[in-house]
Amino acid sequence: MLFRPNPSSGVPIYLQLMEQVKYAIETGALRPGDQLPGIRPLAEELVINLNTVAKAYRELEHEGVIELRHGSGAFVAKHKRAGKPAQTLRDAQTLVAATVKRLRARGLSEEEIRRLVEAELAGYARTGGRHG
Amino acid sequence: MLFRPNPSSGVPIYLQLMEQVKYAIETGALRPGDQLPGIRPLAEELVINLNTVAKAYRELEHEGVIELRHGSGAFVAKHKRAGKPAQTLRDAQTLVAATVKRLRARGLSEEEIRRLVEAELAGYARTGGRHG
DNA sequence: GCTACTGTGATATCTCACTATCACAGCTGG
DNA sequence: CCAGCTGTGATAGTGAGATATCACAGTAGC
Repeated sequence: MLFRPNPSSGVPIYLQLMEQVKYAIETGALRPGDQLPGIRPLAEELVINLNTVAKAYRELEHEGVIELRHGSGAFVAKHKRAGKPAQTLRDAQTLVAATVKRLRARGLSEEEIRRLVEAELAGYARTGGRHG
Repeated sequence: MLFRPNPSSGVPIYLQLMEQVKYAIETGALRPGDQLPGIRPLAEELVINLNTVAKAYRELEHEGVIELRHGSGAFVAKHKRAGKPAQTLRDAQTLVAATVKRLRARGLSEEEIRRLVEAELAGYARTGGRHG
């Protein structure tokens, strides 16, 4: 269990935290009923403010991803997760891992990789049709 | 030549614009000496403020990516670009395009794809060792 | 009940991204 | 020269994200 939001990525820290928690749950690293780190300890570990973690947790609860029990802590919700099966996510993770590895082997930086993905998601590269 | 920053992605618009310009240059869509859209026309087309485009251009010039000629316009710098050869970027683009296509075929949303990539870049998935 | 943990709530302050306007300055073509 | 394009600069206001601090409230264990 290790969360690592990147303060200089432009994306708000609390959003990154939310996504990382979701990611951990979807890939099975966190299972329904599991307890999440406390707000204060986590904030200290990540060297960010207590309020920022609290905001992320609150939003996650609002989305039904986790459950907050006052006085006890934060726990992964027991939602049936009608979404993708865990295996799909794991397959996707493997695929992405392989691609990123190959990109890195070609010497591409994180920023360049991000840019490529963003461009592709934006439907950018489609102008060329077959991309070279 | 079409730039499309996403105002609701969390990433600052001017940063997205910068990256898209860089991307266009690195992939060859924009070549050294080419003129970029004027600040005002582009701002109007993207429905964003003039200052936002100006900031992106200014930063790009500061990075040596483009050249601003007062009264004439913005042009792609003639930098020798000691970085990656265009072919490397094009190969990478093809690879990313294929991966994204496969992920989409599996039903993954843009957000999920982004999360997977970010997690991988963060060195996240390595806990599992070989990713499945 | 006290203590130590948990989450909750409110306030004030700072910074940054974005917007809206205004004015100024360099280039180009009639 | 002048009109119309270009980039430049300054100002002010709004909103969001993050911080620092404070106080309050529920839970568990002694």
